[in-house]
Amino acid sequence: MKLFLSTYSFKIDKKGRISLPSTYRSILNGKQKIELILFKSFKYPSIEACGYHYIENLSKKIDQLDVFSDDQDDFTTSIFSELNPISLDQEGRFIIPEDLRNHAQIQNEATFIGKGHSFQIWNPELIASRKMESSKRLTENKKTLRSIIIKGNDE
Amino acid sequence: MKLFLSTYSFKIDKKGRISLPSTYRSILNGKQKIELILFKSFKYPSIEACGYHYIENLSKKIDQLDVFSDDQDDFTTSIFSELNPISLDQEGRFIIPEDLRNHAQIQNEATFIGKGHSFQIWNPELIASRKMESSKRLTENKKTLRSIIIKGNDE
DNA sequence: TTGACTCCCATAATTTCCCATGATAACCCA
DNA sequence: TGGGTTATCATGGGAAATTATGGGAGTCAA
Repeated sequence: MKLFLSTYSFKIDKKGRISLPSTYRSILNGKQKIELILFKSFKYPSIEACGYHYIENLSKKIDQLDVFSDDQDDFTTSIFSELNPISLDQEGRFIIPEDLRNHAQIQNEATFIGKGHSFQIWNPELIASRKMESSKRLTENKKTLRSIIIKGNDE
Repeated sequence: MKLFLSTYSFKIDKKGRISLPSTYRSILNGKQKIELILFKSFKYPSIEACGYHYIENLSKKIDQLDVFSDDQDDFTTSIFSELNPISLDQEGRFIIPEDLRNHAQIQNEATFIGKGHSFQIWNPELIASRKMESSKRLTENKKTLRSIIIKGNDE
């Protein structure tokens, strides 16, 4: 199992700690130490999250861009400097940095949304409307959906 | 044997456990650990089910989309977050998450319906009426069916 | 000292492990 | 072919492990 799936909602305690879903933990601790990366979503009031591995891949892709191109510079400036490496305690909990929490408008509770190779952390109420909007768009684009998902999805 | 076939009805015990049909188990455990994925059917009050590798294929297709496109974002948001990874105990039983159980109106018993590369889980009473409806439609569309079967029956 | 964070322990609920049983199905050998 | 033995399966339940959550105490830096 290597993909972040499903949806989980957990509480944030007085100390600001929240549990990472156990299924996500087992994906991340392929090695010994769990390496979690958080950063602000560009598009939504939410937090993007992934393992260190994901960032490494991203980095490789950026390296393939021209070293002196504006794109490369934009990427390195706007992405890497905004990444927050996070450590978990022994119970698998972590603390969401305050600026990220504000960005996502998260207070007492947060919802984890699996997105395959990464996941997002949302205010529970905000993700509900985002999900509706997303599935509506997908329904409207049924042709695209079908061609991608259904075509040749057998072994 | 690689296809999910036939129909099975099993009980759900006090702890909420239900056996996966043994024939389905032997399809899924190509590897060592059986990885089962459940999600709500879009069309019916039932649960769709498939093996993890089925989802891996899906993931590869989505990976081919532009990482920063709206399509990619919609897919990952409304699809991956709705997929429930399920683990089986050593007797081949699993627990159906509560929201899925509610969606399919399943209480003490459930019926497994083979659908080839995937299968469905139904409330026994609901699938009975659904099957009648389905076979009625098939009879009405016999010509179409025949042309499909005869034309492309190349395995 | 204060505040922020980690380590450690505690707990209730849930899930999994492990063992057991009756029923059916598969196998084997005369 | 028949009849008995052995596997496998669905099901049940007690015990152990895991999970999300809460909080006290220690650590470190400002």
